[in-house]
Amino acid sequence: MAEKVTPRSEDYSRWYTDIVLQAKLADYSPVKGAMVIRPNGYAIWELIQKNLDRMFKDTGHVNAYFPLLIPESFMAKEAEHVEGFSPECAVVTIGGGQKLEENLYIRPTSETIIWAMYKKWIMSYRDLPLLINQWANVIRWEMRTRLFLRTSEFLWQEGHTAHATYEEAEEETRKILNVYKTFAEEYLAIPVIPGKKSDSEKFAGALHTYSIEAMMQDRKALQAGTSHNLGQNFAKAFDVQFQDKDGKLNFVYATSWGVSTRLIGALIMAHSDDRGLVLPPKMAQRPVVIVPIFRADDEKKAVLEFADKIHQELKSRFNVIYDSREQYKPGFKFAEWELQGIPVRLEIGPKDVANNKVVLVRRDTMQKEFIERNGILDRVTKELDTMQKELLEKARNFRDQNTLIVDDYKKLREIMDGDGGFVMSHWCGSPECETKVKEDTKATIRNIPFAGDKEQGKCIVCGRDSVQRVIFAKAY
RNA sequence: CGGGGCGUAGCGCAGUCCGGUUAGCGCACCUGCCUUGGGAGCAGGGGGUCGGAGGUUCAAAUCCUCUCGCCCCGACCA
Repeated sequence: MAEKVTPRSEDYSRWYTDIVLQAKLADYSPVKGAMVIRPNGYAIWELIQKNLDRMFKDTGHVNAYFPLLIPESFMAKEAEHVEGFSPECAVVTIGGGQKLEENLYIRPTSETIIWAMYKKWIMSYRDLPLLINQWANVIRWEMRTRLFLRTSEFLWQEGHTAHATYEEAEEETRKILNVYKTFAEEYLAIPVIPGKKSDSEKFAGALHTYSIEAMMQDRKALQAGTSHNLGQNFAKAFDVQFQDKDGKLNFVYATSWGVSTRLIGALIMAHSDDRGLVLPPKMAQRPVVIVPIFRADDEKKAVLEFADKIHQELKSRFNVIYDSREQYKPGFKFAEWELQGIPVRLEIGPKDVANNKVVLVRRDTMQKEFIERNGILDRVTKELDTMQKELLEKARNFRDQNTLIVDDYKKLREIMDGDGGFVMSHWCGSPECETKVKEDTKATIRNIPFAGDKEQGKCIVCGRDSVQRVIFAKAY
């Protein structure tokens, strides 16, 4: 614990790693590219699961579980899909000490096994829509890994739905993206931009892909969630047809969508500071810590009695950490809980007992305030609500300040060579222009925002006509 | 695939060039005392097949050969 977090200004990626390790969110595993998610990190994932799951259920989805291992032949059925995923797949070739007759892929995603099953389950339009989600792990072999942001194995949820019409599938794709947006903003306190991916960035096997894009504190973009309209590609590959009201056979329309433990990386990079993790209250399983402070024995008794009552009172509403450990000094405890991102700290010492007050310190602003002991439950509740809102506002302001409208290619290059950020520029839609920007600046088109103004313009690369601006940014 | 570097306690390292008591230091850990409003102090303690195998030698963390693993840069890929 004596080790210090590297300041962001000195080395941003080192800072990120320091926070993950020192806040005990995760640790490196013996297997290269894999990570262990520790209790502090898993607590965040549980809150993501809990809240998103409720939102999925509210929109009519149900959970199921499909197997980890996928027959090689399934993977091969959708051409674009297999081409996109094969290089990053882990494959099981031996089982029970014997070479397998057919290799088994460890799922990089579950479309193929799910559509093989949907073929059995979907007969008629009465079976539609089929709205299934699963919480699972997947493996994608990665060369360069980073804790939470890119690991070979990660946890996620993947929704897979089947619909009777293209329009319905499209509506589902958009609806889920909106669920993601709401979740990111209301819970993670991260503002996001929903939009459509360019063809080069779309999911292997999709008609088109939508994403929500967030800006991190180093001004790089992070894709925080994706939603795909798969059209009839998988239905055709797996021969999933249904009979409509008129008795005619049609291929079903599909969607898939997911968010992963990468969101934890986003959460860290969006709010944390040089002292450590900063958790939005709604993402803190334990939002409050009480640190009693005392010297002599008589003082100790009074302080602990006072603090204990407050603890009991707060416990009725929050999961409170009551840190009465005597082997550590208060300063040490302050630093430790700050590092772990606990949103609100209450310091209770002899002076507070005498004045019937408590010191409240908010993790994000670090401001100390004497608050009345009476009514403390509502006061803490209010402070947590305010903090949740202000974190979102702060992140939004930061993003807006670092989002620039640019019409000059030289300017675009300058920005990407310098501080970076989101650059809103016109794009003609050609892959060539997209590639040129990437080669020149390492920035890519993050997405084509839904909310973008439909304005006439000229492509920033080639000067051809364009109807809308897109987001250029370097990305994780 | 090319170049460079590193494997010694849980972590970070010294010792290796030039072989020689019982392999050491910081942090962490355990026990006790003392402390407590911003990361305390003192005393004591536990913890090591020196990455692995073979060799040279009276004697190897140290020299030689082989081998395994990891990191960085480049190339490749995205």
